[in-house]
Amino acid sequence: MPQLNGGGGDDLGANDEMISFKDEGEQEEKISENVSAERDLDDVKSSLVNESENNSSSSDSEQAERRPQTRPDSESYEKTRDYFSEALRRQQDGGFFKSPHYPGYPFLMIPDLTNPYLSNGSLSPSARTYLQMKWPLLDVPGSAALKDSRSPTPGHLSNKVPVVQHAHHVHPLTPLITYSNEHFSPGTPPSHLSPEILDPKTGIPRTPHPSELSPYYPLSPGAVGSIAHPLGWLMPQQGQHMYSIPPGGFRHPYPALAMNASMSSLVSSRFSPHMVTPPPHSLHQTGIPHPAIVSPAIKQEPSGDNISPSMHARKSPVPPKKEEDKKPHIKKPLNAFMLYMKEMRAKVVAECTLKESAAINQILGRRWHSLSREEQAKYYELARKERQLHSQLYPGWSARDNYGKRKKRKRENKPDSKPEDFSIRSKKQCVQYLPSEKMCDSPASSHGSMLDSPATPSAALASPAAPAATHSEQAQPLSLTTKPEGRMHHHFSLPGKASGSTSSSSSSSSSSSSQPTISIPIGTSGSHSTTPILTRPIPFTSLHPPMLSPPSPFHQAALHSHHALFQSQPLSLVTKPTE
DNA sequence: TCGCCTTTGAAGGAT
DNA sequence: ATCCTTCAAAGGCGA
Repeated sequence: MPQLNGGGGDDLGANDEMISFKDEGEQEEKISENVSAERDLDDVKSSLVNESENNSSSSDSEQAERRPQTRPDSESYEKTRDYFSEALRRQQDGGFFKSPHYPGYPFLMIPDLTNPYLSNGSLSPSARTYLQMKWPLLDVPGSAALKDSRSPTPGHLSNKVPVVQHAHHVHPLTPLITYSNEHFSPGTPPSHLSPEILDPKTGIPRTPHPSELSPYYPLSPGAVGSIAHPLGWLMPQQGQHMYSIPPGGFRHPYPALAMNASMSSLVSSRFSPHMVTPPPHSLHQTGIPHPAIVSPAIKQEPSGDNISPSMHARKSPVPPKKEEDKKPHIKKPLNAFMLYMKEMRAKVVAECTLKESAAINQILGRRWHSLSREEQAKYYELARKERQLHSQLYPGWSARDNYGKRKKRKRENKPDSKPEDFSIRSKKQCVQYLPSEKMCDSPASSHGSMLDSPATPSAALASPAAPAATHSEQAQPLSLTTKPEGRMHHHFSLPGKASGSTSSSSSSSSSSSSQPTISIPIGTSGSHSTTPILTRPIPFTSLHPPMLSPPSPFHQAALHSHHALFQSQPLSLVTKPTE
């Protein structure tokens, strides 16, 4: 069943489209690289401003324009891929990054860190592994470390959903980011302390499989610090950072401490650079605080600061009652977009003069949509891993726990806001944050990305293989829409389910009312900001349950059909009648 | 000093 | 099953 087409994403019949997507994605990178942004910026500006106007037409032209540009990037793209394959190859060779061809990415193993906040010892150790994206990604030689090494699909990945690695089109992250629950088993205590590993869920101690341990030893300290980041391409910027890791940290004999790609990815984003060059003891002895943990006292500044709290906590042998009182703030795991934002923000900021996050975020949002499915899939995958890890680290944690912790994030007006408001707001909001001068979104943005994406990350995942948004989709430029109303969520109503979120009352408001430039955010995942409702013939949901694995051929196939359908059936835009 | 703004996605309560 | 709300990051800005 897996190999329906054997071509992975290519088989979906959207090859050309896929290519274009790639180009787009590349282009963006390129943009960042070659700050030939001048032109890009102009394009973007105009595109952003006029997008809505030129919805349909622009897309084509845009593509046409862009294509030439992007071409050159195909090379880089290939390179990135090469990086991956290279990394993979090494891992598979057992060489395990012996030769650091990519100095930029140090090999990282996470030392034994205990999570001070988890009174329940069962989880603690793994918390340490929750590191940030900026950190080098390290992948544990997948199979080796795993209990089920024989299994083609790492059992640990199985979030119920088997990971299917396409023979020919292996998701880049899949192999690299295998993280195993085993490895990061919350219950994995230092071996010297306890030979047993606690089952994250059951809490029942188990004896670590030898294979779980050994794989990490091979890592030579010398190699550390000069290992290519397997996901470097994923982190254009951060990837460049080199983190010198205290040898001691790597010598740590605990498999659970080894950082695999997924972890690193996860890790990378939430740890501040400070963490990168921490004194050895900080890593090894005090442990790495889970980035998601934020001391209540410390507002929630992730950078650097969050380190201390946890570290302190860790130091105190007994995280006693205080912990309870202080109840650490465990942050939500970052979603795909957030991960993307973290990575790209700096880039965008560099390209533009914009500093305001709101504006940057708008751009990022657009870029996000312009990403190829593959690229998005990477982030979805990372996000999935992060969630997975997070859940392992904090089994009892619920997103609800954080409710109300954030200073009144909601503005009251939302509920209060009346339809009338919408118009006003929307007008004002449009482009508000994208001053003409600063608009620097990538022109490429207009392409649709994943219609289904968020709703079905799976879709996104599947996406690589999945048919790119069809022409119609692609053609629809994303608009910098304005959120009609405060935080009204506008969603496409997909027959199946779109992302968890969904259309809302507001949609009507915007559509009908006043959005000066209403563009159809087709392909936007579950975007909140769009007005028009897109109805699709196909229930994505049926295709993808919450995905946990990289695009499986199955999904691909499904998508394929979906794709076909799409092509034949243009999207129908339906504006939800306002109430 | 604090919350808003803005983005997408996920989670979970409410309907 | 769907809808709705909140939060995650981030940093300038306004009150």
